[in-house]
Amino acid sequence: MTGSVLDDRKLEVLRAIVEDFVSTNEPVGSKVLAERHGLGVSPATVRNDMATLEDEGYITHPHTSAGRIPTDKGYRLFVDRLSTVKPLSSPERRAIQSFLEGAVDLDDVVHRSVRLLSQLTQQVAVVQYPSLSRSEVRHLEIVHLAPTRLMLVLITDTGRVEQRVLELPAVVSDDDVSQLRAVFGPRLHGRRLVDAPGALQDLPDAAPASLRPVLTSVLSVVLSTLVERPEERIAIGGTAHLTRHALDFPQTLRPVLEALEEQVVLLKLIGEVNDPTTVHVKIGEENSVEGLRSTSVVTVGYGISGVSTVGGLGVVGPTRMDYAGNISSVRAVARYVGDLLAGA
Amino acid sequence: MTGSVLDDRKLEVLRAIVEDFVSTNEPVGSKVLAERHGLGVSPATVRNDMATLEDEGYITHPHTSAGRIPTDKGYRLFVDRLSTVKPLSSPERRAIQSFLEGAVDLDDVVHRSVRLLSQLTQQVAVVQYPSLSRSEVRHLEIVHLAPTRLMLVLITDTGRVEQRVLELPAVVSDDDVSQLRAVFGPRLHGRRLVDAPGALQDLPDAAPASLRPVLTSVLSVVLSTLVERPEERIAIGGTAHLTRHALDFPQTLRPVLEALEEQVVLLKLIGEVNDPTTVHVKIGEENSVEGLRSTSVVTVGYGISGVSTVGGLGVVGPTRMDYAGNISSVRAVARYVGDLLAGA
DNA sequence: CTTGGCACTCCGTCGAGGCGAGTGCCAGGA
DNA sequence: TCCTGGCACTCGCCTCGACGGAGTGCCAAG
Repeated sequence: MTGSVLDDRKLEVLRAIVEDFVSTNEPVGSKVLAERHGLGVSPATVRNDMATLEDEGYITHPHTSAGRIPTDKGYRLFVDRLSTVKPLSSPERRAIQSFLEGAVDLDDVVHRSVRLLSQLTQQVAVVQYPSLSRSEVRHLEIVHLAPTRLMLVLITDTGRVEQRVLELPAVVSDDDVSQLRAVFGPRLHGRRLVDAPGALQDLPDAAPASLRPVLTSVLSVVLSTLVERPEERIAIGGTAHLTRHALDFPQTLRPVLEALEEQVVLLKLIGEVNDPTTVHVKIGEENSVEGLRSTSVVTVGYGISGVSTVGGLGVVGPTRMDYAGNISSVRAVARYVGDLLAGA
Repeated sequence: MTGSVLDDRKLEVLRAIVEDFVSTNEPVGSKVLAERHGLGVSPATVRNDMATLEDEGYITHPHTSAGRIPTDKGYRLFVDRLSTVKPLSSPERRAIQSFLEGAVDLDDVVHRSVRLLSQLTQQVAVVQYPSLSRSEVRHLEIVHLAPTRLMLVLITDTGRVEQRVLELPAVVSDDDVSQLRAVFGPRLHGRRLVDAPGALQDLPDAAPASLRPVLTSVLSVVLSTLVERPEERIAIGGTAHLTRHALDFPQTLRPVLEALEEQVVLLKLIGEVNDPTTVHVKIGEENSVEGLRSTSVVTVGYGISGVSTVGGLGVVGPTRMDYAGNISSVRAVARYVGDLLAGA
């Protein structure tokens, strides 16, 4: 009937092992397994199943006379096929919503999200700021600081405000600056920064000749500093939770802390998704980041009204984590953050 | 000759104990002490001195048959009277300077400082952004985003750029905004934000009557959001170093990590200085922050050209730390950061 | 005040032994 | 073919006692 070596009961055994081990942090043996999880079979039968599961690489045991623990592969199967969604309670949902809605600006939204996520999951939380390049321009202000110095202030629909000061090769007048505003503004408004090059490419031709030198100069700065090098930021919190799981980390938690301090690593972590709308789980050795091979990472993209993705967020914890719960929390927070940004 | 119970040799013994224990992390006994540090006396004599030091509370021993370790009080005496300045080598100084000078903007300066400090000291480093309220205003730009919405962009002499969006009760014209710029600009330019209330208090009277309603409204927002609630930021780095000293922390390093995640706590830590120009050291129980009672904190203020203090920075580590070295590093980095901001 | 001697304390380690949890295998039964 | 009870076996963990060593405190002599 099965075709596979893993029939339904063996899968059930695997699920029981994962759930037990996650909650107790102790290798689980055949006896308690048969008793506590209404499997309806004897410990001996469970043992046979466990032997198969071990042959297939889903579980292992630390030493001969200890119970079994899941391997990365076992967790993988569990996450893909066995874990049932654990919906948040409605008080929880309300709490999330009201906590996030108290935020006064973007920084506050991000910080609250990190805090919230780390408290919900009891893990390390990571939240990326809305990506500059994938947000839409709501307003671009050009401020004339000094004869040869301009400041660009960019405001996006996600609430990010970014500024760059730039030095010009020649003196410009206030009048020039007004004209600059007039030509840049309409072309960028409502556009995403990644689309800016296309929207701006005809600018030098369309503009009055007198403005052309300063315009090309500003244009090149805009493209190079705002478009090519958009500053991607990350907030992190709840590292203290790592210490509670100290036993779960083979040597020390040092490499983990080190990895978490690297912005680049975190961005890689969060950006590494093919389909940003679903929750992604990287388990143990699946992680491309060296220092996080002993952890699992749960990430998801968030975006405005569910269509475009402007950032990502997630949690990092021991492979022995409550996947169902964390996936729910991550997904829920992502949705609320997305909604919040859309309404802002 | 002494008057005090602590003659010179006893102090020398204390110094030797501190230095030995800091470098080896093992309780130090009378024998190695007498041998390795040219004290010129026998172990028995050293033992008598140690007994005195213990009576006075400067050292203690974990158990009967172990060597001595310094108490917080012992470290305090060491720091105040015994530690000799350990000047940085000139290659070190050059390295610091060139590393910091590579910074492209204020964020970069702060992040590089944190990195640098944590690498130099091998401890957790904390750097406060230049305080908004104590920096001088270089430029205040008022941007007319929408009929009833303005954005204030504040640029300080320390390179900080801060913006606030504010909603007005009534519609304002572009012309009104120009006038606002004209009245605010001159009054704030070159002033510190703490001095702003004084500089602005005669504004309503001095301004043309037509502008008065909107002006008072803007004024109150400026004062309340920029002056009373200046956002104070902090950067932190090198938490991974804590794990190396894991043995130094009584229970776990959890409370330490927790404390370090609290911005408020860190600000308190750094702000808690009477005289900001000298390096301050808080040892163990001296710390007012609960979670940091097992650590020592070395802080100093930094400022423009040495006159005004605009922020603070420091390191957090186990009480068993290289005080001399860390004090030097902290002081050096603070000076370079100050110089850099002054020149920016 | 310093010094050598000496008894004492107490930690850390090491090995032996007992306990218990858990396994693997086998033979019998549905 | 699959499940089940029984049973011998393995191996980690805990305890206990012995031992060695580091370091102290005290004392009497210089």
